[in-house]
Amino acid sequence: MLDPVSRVRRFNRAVTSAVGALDTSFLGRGRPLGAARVLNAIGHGRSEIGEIRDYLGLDSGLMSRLLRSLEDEGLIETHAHEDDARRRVASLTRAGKREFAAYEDLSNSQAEGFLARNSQREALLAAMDLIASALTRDRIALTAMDPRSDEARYCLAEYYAELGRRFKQGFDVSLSRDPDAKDMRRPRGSFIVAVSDTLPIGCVGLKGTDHGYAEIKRLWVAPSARGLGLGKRLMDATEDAARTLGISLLRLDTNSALPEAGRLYRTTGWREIPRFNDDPYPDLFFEKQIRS
Amino acid sequence: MLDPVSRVRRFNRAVTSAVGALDTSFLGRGRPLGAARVLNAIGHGRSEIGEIRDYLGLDSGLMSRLLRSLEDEGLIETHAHEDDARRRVASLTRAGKREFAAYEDLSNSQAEGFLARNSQREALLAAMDLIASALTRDRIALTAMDPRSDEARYCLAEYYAELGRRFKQGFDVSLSRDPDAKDMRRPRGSFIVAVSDTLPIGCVGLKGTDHGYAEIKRLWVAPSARGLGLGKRLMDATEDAARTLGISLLRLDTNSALPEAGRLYRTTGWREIPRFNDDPYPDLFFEKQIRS
DNA sequence: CACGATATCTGACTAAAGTCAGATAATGCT
DNA sequence: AGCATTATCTGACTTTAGTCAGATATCGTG
Repeated sequence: MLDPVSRVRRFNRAVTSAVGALDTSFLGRGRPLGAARVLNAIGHGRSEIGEIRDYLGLDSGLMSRLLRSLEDEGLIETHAHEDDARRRVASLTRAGKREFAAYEDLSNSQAEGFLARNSQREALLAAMDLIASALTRDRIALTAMDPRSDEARYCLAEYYAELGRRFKQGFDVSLSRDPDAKDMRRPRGSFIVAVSDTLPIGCVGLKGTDHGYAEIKRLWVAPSARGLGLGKRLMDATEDAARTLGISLLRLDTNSALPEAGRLYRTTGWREIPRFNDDPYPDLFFEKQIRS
Repeated sequence: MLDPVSRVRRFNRAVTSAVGALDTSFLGRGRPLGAARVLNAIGHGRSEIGEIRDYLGLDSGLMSRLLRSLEDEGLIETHAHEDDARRRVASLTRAGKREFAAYEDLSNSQAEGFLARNSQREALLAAMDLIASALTRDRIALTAMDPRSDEARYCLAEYYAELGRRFKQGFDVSLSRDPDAKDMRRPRGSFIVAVSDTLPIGCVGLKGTDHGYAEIKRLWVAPSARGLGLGKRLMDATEDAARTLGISLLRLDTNSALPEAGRLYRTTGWREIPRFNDDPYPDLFFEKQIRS
């Protein structure tokens, strides 16, 4: 009863019945689950029909019929895609928006109810983040984004907060050489965010300089996503970005209070070098030559 | 993207698709999901078909047909219940046992695969326990059991381990007044175990004495089940058991290193009293008069 | 502009799940 | 023994989901 496999299976059973309950509550709006799922996918911003079909794993015939039934209900409209008239895009009508909002309310109040019924709110949320990240590890998307996007700023705020906790002396961004956002955007650099489902769970910046190398900055992986190899994936993606930008030498600085970072660098071809800047926080410096 | 409700909903989405994948793997044995579920319910020891019907939420007509199809496949046999010939009980044939074992293998290897793919094994398991307990909180069963049953001994081992961690001086059972199992069985006392699904997640003992009172011992709630009010439920159940046994005065001892326990006692009608034994570990003593 | 590829739709199916009104048989209670 | 109750089964449905072979329209490329 206490072996790991039994524990996983107990979790599966608990969650299966919870999911069933959620599905059932969705049926309360008098529409089959298939149609409700399509409506919700559209409400969540998936407009292209092919995309929805892939996302929900539906046959094209079935998809077409579900769209038709939503159209007949007056909840959606479809138009030809503006660049490619073979493709269709769907959008919610006014009534569709109301109906979508009703589903959102159902989901939200189910989630709120779950949180309200339990007192270990933060522990539960952390556990949910962890499991969700583990389950969706194959679907983590790495995307180059503006370092001033919401997603990037969320990651950076979490990153700074963590440095504050892990450095004995705390961490004050203003004392560090805060990279100019411009240096982490094309064509000088890049900023990559890892998003699982909708939650940003990691980031890394590639900062262009005028000294013949680019720097890797702000590598962060959310606690709930550690152990998934995400740090490595982010670094690999950054190296690819650097190659694309024609950069062949990379440098980075880090701190020995972050041993997992040091370990990652040492095992992925980085070479320790002497201090190359006067930032007060780092005490370890690395360099890597990348071949295009 | 970081508000609690979104995090719960992200978890729901992650888990919904994982559950779907598990269901799909069950289809691989060439049998519709409904029949597979019934077969598995029988394999897991649910023999009465009314019970299975409730558990799976099936209509009686549908249930009947699923049983018939499993019978036709030669996987189960049904007999009249020995006390009530209206009811039927189902059991697996030899072939049914083989088929059930194949489903078990599928579930187990799915669970093992999940664990193997992820490196944060212990953290994941703890998170799963926590969430499973929160989801099944309404289905936690309190059952009086022999204190030497597997379930009870599992709880006690966890309890002692936790005391060892939380007491500055550690904890050695042999130094404590280890209650005789006989004193925690009817008619002198009771031992109650809380089981969620199949996992024991809490216990409490009621130990009869010859001094005109009974003692409450070994109150333990698994870390993953804290915040669900389980301690209170266990204490209430013990008071009920005491009433049934004709006991009207209860005592207990505890330690100030376990503040949540002290808080529970103080808020549920217990009154602090002077030390009434010479056990080396406790430093707080309580008493409660219960009315029948 | 011809032609293969692509995206969606339609029609004609099947399978699975679920519903519901009786039928049948056993039981508990008076 | 009579009768309401309970547990299960059967027959006759409907709904939902899913499959598959074409039909239709558009696109990209030579």
